[in-house]
Amino acid sequence: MKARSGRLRAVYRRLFAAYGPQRWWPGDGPFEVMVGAVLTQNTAWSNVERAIRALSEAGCLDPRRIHELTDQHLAQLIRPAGYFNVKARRLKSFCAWYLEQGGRESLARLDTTALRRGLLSVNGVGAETADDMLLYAFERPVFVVDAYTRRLFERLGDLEGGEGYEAIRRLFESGLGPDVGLYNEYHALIVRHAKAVCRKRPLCGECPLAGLCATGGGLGGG
DNA sequence: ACCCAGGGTCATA
DNA sequence: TATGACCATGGG
Repeated sequence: MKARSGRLRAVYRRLFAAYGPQRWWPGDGPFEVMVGAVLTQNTAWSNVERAIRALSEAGCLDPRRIHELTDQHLAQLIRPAGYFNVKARRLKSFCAWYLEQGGRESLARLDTTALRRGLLSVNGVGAETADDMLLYAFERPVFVVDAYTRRLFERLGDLEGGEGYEAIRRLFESGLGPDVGLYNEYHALIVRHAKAVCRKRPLCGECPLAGLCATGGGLGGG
């Protein structure tokens, strides 16, 4: 995957030059990162911030407190994040598992494969949410693949379109080599870039990826 | 009024 | 394995 490596690094350099360091994950501390990872599922981050603020002001930004809340009360607190009934259940099942595993110290002793399996066993924690937690809360070298990543690299010509989550993740991880700091910034920059480009006219002249399309002389889109 | 957002689960074929 | 329905708020 050496040919990939060059392209993946070239895209990264362009994004970093255009947007600078993103300082992810926004928020405070590993547990808040994990809560945010669940709350942000298919949801704008601005809405997640309100929900986290409400949890914080209620003194409930804590696994035991969340676990003790009723579904209704928790749903009320996280209401601005959308899907509040679903996410209340997900947060509670996650906290139940988290406490049962002995908390962060205990989980941090697991190797990445075992930790990932554990996270994925929680109802409501899928591949991307688990990888958000692994990278941004546990600082493991796991590349997070989201809808923006797919869209961007399909437009750049590096993805055909039908690849599964794991295939894309392996592509990045084998192409870049294990590097927590790089993965952290790369995913954040992809999200940052997605917010910057016009969805209806992805090939705008100001695109920092102009000229990087793999299949021809075209412009790299958003 | 419409589209979208830092997904995941479950039922169905 | 692969679709589709469903979840729900807030901003553009």
